[in-house]
Amino acid sequence: MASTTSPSIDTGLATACCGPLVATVLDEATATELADAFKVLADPARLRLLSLIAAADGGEACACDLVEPLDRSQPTVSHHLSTLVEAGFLTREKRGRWAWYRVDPERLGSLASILCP
Amino acid sequence: MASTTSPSIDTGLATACCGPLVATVLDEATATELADAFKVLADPARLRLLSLIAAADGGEACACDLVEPLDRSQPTVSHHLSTLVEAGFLTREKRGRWAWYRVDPERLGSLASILCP
DNA sequence: ACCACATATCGATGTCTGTCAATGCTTACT
DNA sequence: AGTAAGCATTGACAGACATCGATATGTGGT
Repeated sequence: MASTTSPSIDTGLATACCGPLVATVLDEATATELADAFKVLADPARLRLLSLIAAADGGEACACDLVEPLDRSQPTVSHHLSTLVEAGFLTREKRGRWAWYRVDPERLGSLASILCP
Repeated sequence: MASTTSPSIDTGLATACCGPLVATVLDEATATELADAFKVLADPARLRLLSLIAAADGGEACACDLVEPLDRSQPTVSHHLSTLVEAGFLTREKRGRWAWYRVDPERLGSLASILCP
């Protein structure tokens, strides 16, 4: 019981399109995956990082420019950035001794489509 | 610094429409509000409750019918339901000795619009 | 009035996580 | 080579939270 449509969900989000949360009954495994994704967004520091990077010039930002506006220690910022990258919300590109981050809009969109009616 | 547009945000979500996360830089207070909302969704039990209720006949479900499919104790289910109600994702209506719950689609939509590009 | 049932609340507990200081690693510059 | 800068990793700790058993509250039936 539980699974209605959705043939196979890898990340549980990529193939989903508009309303699986309200259209079908989530099984425990899928719900856990989804919850893990929301858990990454459930932190003010990480939300502000996404916001800072998305609003940055060229859509990308250097880690060195994120520590001060976030008002947290450098290790903490680095930790949050790694969390966001691992969850697929950010991509990291190392250029020289700097690390540049970009937001993955598709990843955000896939999560948004889960909630929309 | 930080606040760009957004004159006043009560719930931090209601007035928002499509992409404030990527369009403006969130200040710490707004980010905390948003994070709190995501925190409520960042739990498999609560996601499944939303799913179960939304998929239920008539769009509403009795608490008594949610304990078993959720595979958690009655106090735990009650606690999660209260959390969802307090966060605005569910509405509770007590009829006799039963409590009936409904999903608030607007609340979900407002959160979704935050993520969409 | 009493009893059975549905739900909410309380107290306790184990686990998870956000944070920082200290340290390590890599890259560029001289 | 040596040095400095940017970033990641480690270890530690405090606070938050999901969960449960026990109990309280409230409602309907007999």
